[in-house]
Amino acid sequence: MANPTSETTVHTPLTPAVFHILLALADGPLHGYAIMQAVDEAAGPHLSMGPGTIYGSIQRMEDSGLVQEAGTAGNGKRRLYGLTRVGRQALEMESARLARLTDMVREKGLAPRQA
Amino acid sequence: MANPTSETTVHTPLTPAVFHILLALADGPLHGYAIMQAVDEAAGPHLSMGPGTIYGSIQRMEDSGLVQEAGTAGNGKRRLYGLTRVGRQALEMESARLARLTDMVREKGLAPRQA
DNA sequence: ACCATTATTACCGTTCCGGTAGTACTGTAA
DNA sequence: TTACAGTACTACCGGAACGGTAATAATGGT
Repeated sequence: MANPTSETTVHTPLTPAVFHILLALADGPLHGYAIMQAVDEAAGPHLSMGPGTIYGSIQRMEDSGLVQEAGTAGNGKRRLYGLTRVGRQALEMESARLARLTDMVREKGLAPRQA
Repeated sequence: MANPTSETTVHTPLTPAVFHILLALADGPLHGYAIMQAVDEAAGPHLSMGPGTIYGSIQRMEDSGLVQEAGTAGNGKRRLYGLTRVGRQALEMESARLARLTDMVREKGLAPRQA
């Protein structure tokens, strides 16, 4: 049951899929396929998100107010999605949370190690 | 019993539960209940992990070689779990991955924002 | 004796992910 | 022109992970 006005409480932690989609949209609206490519490049070998993950996640994110349609392109088949204010906030807050976690790891005397 | 030559590929990204458990064990072995408390304190209001999540995750982590039993305490009922070498590596690699992500967010011109 | 805390096990619904398969349209090179 | 690769999305489904609750049992204080 979606809140019609504005969902202000976004439950962190975000799932990796949601985080990467928000990150991909930070530069401006994209359509699904472009998101898939952007995520693939940004995430590298860590994550491979097929259409099922992408479009499923986008749908959930639209339902929860993190993204919204920002017009169409081409023949109207390609729907563009952009960040909402809440989506941008969620990305910023999640980023801060992740930064705190990496700090905690460093404080435990563990050096970040590359794959 | 863990085979030392067996599969040691740990699939990143780690789930929040797994990450927090690894983090809690970085100082030394703990038993389930102590892990629950340590995670609760470290994660703050972001995450609340009940026994279902904790013990289920520990079991999966033992199966995948991230943690191992490190003796018992009390009357033998409390089983201590400690990081394996692989578990420590996983924490370090995941931490590095998270650091890269927060860097990417900063490069997009988004300031980390506190909840 | 009673209750709170410690500590674990068991169960179960929901969500999310990840893969595959299928549709359709477009550009382009043989 | 047709064949093929790439673009773009829809639909479906299984399985892992999560999150909550309840049950069990031992311990320790008042």
